[in-house]
Order: sequence, then structure tokens, then C-alpha cells
Amino acid sequence: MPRPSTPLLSPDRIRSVALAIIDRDGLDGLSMRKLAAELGVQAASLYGHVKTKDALLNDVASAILASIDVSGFASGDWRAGLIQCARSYREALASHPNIVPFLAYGPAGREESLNRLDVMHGALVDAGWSRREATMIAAGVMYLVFGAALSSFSSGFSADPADYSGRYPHLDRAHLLPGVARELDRDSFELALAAFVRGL
Amino acid sequence: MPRPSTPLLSPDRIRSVALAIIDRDGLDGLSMRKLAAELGVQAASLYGHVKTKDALLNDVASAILASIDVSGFASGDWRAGLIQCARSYREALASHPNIVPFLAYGPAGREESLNRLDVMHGALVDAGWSRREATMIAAGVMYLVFGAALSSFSSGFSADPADYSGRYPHLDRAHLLPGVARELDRDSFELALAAFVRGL
DNA sequence: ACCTGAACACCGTTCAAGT
DNA sequence: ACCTGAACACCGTTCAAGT
Repeated sequence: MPRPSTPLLSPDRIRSVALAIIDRDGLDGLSMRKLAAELGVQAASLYGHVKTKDALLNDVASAILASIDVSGFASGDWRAGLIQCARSYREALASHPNIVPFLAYGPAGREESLNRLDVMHGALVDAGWSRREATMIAAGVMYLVFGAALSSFSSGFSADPADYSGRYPHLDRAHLLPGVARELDRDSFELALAAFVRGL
Repeated sequence: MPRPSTPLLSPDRIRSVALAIIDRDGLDGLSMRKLAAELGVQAASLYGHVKTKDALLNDVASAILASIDVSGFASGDWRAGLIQCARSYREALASHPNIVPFLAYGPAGREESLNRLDVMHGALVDAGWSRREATMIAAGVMYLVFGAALSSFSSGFSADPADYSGRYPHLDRAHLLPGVARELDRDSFELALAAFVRGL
């Protein structure tokens, strides 16, 4: 049986199926063997297109980070720039929460991250902050974005009232949190971001 | 050769060696086989004392979280309480940064976390915040603490000036960051926390 | 050029067997 | 009661071999 004239695999196809598996099964749910199977191929075949699993994850991560918008700093209003950049950053991460723990390791090494950081730092210095202050403010924004994207808060609560009632007097409605997790996460992030920027 | 009268393994010894391996080799550097070897035992022996690797990690995590201090809320000054609790939380995580990605998954399910959250929520409601606002403020504190503990910022920069000079005009001194990462991380967290609390 | 089969050195976990 | 040896079903990765 002749092979089809077009290759079965391409970097693009590998990346997109890998991301789909991560979104569906979690970061630990992605294995090279499972990825190969869903691509209709053997695991070894992947290594003709991808250097290592780690490099593949970095590619997937870069694709996600590429969508972040730093155009807000062009306005000259650094507060508005910070808020818009942070919001777009969090949205990009929130679309693929399972990959965030991987992203949290050394995003500073990625090209897109450095570009973004450079723009942010420049806007803050132009606004009169010292270089050190600009660095710390940028760090603070990252703390909020990654902390929020880890989704460690609203999700993770049990939906069973019995887990809270009686034992934790102030958490007697915590079982309702999973149902509103998404909007509560967004609102909590917006509140924290607004308070942070206002408090600077 | 007779076995010693005292068992080789105990939950305490397993936990402390496991944490030492995580601190030294990272979260992925901990395997049941390596842990067993450092305890002078075969991998299978661990399962007489520990249910699964996941349960072991949860035990290690709980031991770390147990050291967090929420006594600051007793003063009646909710701002001071928030700052002191967040500071002690971050310090606990910063002592063992490699386990933070694991901790970020569902800390809300852990007993110590719920207790802490209950205290924090109660203090905020007592201060006049609505229940929803109290929930969002607590979430904001968690965002800052976990974002900062992930250490995704200062570390992760290269120590080689050539990686930045020329290409990123505002980052021409980024190669100095690794040398001051620890204090810069602390200062950045303090700045962000102060701004957040002030802006509320 | 692109994919495969088999292999290597690992995993977490179980379980009958030893002392 | 506590530990072991061997096994099972997985990993990421390499490499000679096939087409």
C-alpha cells in the first residue's frame, strides 16, 4: 500500500493535537505515545519533527504567549497599559489552564516574554519610575497573572456542602464556588489588578 | 543477619527525605525508587507506609502549609492581618519552591488551607466587606502569594549579558537579576502586596 | 524523506513470598 | 510486622531498518 503523497506529520499538526490533549487530559495526560496514536503514527515518528517533549511544550507555550497584546502601552497611560496587558495575558493563560504550571518555569527565557517585558519596562521608566521600581512593578503584574491563571482558588473547592458546613462557619457557601468559578476568577483578578494599580 | 529491632521506615522519615529530594532535584526528580534507595530500602517497601506517591506529596505539602501564621487577624486590623498572613504564606512556599507547582493544584481541599481561609474570610466580613468581596480579596491574596512563590520572574533570567544587550534596550541589565533574585523577589512581593492592600 | 519495530533505561504500583 | 523480588503496564528517547 503506497504512502500518501503528503506527510502524515507536520510541526503545526503535532503542536495543535498536543495542545488539545493537554486541554482535555491535563499536562500529565500528554505522552509522546498517546500523541502519536492520536496522530495515527508510532511514537518514534515524532522525533523526526520534534527535538524532545520539552521542546514541543515550549513551542506550544510560545504559540499561546504570542497572542498577548501590549499595544496598550503606546497610549502613554501606563496604568491603562498595565491593566490591558495583564488582562490579555491572563485571558491567554485561562484558555489553556493545564499548561500554566509548565509556563511558570522560566517564561523570561522566551522571546515573546522578553519583548513584552521590554515594552512594559520602557513604558514604566518613561512614566518616571526608577529602573528598579519598574522591574518590581512588572514582577508584581506577573505574580497576579500567574497566580490567577493557576486557578488555585475557585476551582478546587468541593461541590458538596457537607465538606464545609459546621466545620468552617464562614465557608458555609463554599460548595457553590465551583458553579461560578469562571466568573468569580475573572472578577477576583480584576479586583486585585485594579487595587494593585491604584495602590502604586 | 537479624533485622534491627526498629523499623527502617516511618512516615516522618519518608516525608523528610522526600522533601529533601524535591528541594535538591526538583519535583520531577522525586521517584519512589530513588526515594527508597536513599532510605536504604526497596521501592515496594514504601507502599506499606504510604498509600500512593500523590498522597505522600499531599502529606509533604500539608507539613509545609502548617507553618503559616494567621494570628495577625486577631488584632482587628484586617490590613495588617492580610499582610502578615500573606508574608508568612510566601515565606513558607519560598523555602521549598520546587513543590509549589504541586501545591497550586487544589490547596483549597486541604484542611489547613480551609482553616486559614475561614479565618481570613471572617476577618474581612467583620471589617464590613460583603461575603463576595471577602472571597475575591482572599483570592487576590492567593494570586500574589502563589504567583510570587512560583518565582517565575527573577529567576529564569540568563546571567549572560549577550542574551539581552542590543535586542532589548530596556533589559540591558537583566543579566544581573539572577544574582539578586532572592531579595528582588522579596522586595517585589512586598511592593505588590502593599500596593494591593492600599488600593482596596 | 518519512515512518516503523525493537530496544534501553526508566516510571508507579501490586502481590505473593520470605523473615 | 516489615521488607523483598518479580512482575505489569506504562514512560521518553534512540537507532538501524524498511519503503
